[in-house]
Amino acid sequence: MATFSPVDEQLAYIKKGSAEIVKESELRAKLEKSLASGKPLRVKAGFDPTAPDLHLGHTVLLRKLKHFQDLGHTVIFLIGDFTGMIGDPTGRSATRPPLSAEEIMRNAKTYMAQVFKILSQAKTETRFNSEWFDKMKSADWIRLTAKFTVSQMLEREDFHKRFQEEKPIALHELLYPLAQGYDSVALRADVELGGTDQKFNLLVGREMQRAYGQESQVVLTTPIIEGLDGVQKMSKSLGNAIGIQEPPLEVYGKVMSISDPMMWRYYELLTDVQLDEIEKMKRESHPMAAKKDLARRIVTDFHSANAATKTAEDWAKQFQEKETPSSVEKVQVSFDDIKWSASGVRLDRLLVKCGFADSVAAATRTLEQGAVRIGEKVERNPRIQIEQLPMELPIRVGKRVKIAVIQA
RNA sequence: GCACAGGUGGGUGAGUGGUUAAAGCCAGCAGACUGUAAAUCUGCCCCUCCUCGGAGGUACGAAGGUUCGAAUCCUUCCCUGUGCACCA
Repeated sequence: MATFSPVDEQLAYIKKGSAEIVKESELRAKLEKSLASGKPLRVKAGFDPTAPDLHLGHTVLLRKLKHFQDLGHTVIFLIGDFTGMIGDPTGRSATRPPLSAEEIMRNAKTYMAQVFKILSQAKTETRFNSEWFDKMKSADWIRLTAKFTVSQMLEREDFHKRFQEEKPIALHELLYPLAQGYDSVALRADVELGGTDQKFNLLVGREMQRAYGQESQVVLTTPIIEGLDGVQKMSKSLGNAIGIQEPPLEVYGKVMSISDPMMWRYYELLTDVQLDEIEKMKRESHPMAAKKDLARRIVTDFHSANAATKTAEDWAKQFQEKETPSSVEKVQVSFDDIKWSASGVRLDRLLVKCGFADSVAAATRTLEQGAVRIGEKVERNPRIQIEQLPMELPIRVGKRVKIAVIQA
């Protein structure tokens, strides 16, 4: 039988860094009951198997789940393989195309590999919601949909807005919140976590459980962290995300590029630094030093302390001393692809090959603007001479650096 | 099914026969300034080809048509939304 910390202590730990708890009094009651019975709470969080690359935005929630694990409760990592076929419309103007079963499984696997960088796998119950939805008959669906009304559904801001704006809402999209709510019934969840954008769906879970004669789950939302631009929520498709699988130098550099005010928010949501300590840093530390520290912490989380130290050095080399760091990415390029003459190379094509430009036309523009540096020298000409093959060419475009390895 | 309103570049949104690769804004990229921060200023922001100065090709839901010339006019189709469809 597990032993738990006193309820007040647990509550404090849980509340830190969460956006909202519905309802706190119920959570307290559940914690008390669990303490008395020695039975851990069942804490559920659902994931769409659509984005196999986790980024820091996801880790805000995962860190909170981990806190529940630390307290001895059971975390249920629910993969919405069934609901993934519906596609949650949250935050999307268009309905998402459904995924195939194979894609979903593949995504789920990469998902788990990343999630367990934060969560303890041994303490996590991993489930798939196809487990119960595959068994549901048409009649069961009718019973399920009968438990919710159209006007309840339209309370969801996203539906409401689209309805008002006379934008399409596909009927199946309405099923998503219901299905997610039913997950809580099937799992007998005590608590469900989600981002604040999930609030509606999470609350449906409370309704559903009540409708099926269960005690309603407590809903805990975590803040949505803003991306590198500091304005929009972090999301891979917006291109403002820091992926936890990205190379250390990439992660470090991205953290360094966030604005000063954002840095404090990242400290709050992505590190275990206490609030009073953060306040102290705000007053006493140089912003750049504090940011470097933050970058180091985050790299350490997903790589290692050693990697973080090395990355800090590389970063300084690359950006503060304008040198080429040791761990820079090397791109293999065949001479035939970029050949201009016997000893000449088409730089514009090379830039495309290295991923610096989306098209030759774009590469040409980049060159014209003086953004391209070969070694130390700004190069504007799209044709350059090289000595012999193979050769390594350090190329810098704006803040990005890569080494092109030209093969004969 | 009928009627009406719409469908423009990553997003928003102008443009209703002729310098229109298509205004403005946002996002993005680059340069200057910096702490690769913020703010600010400047340039870029469909693709391909080359002798780098140009040349060509695509693009305004789709396909046809009218015209010297169409995102703009006509026809058909597709898509979205709204109304009507009980009282009759």
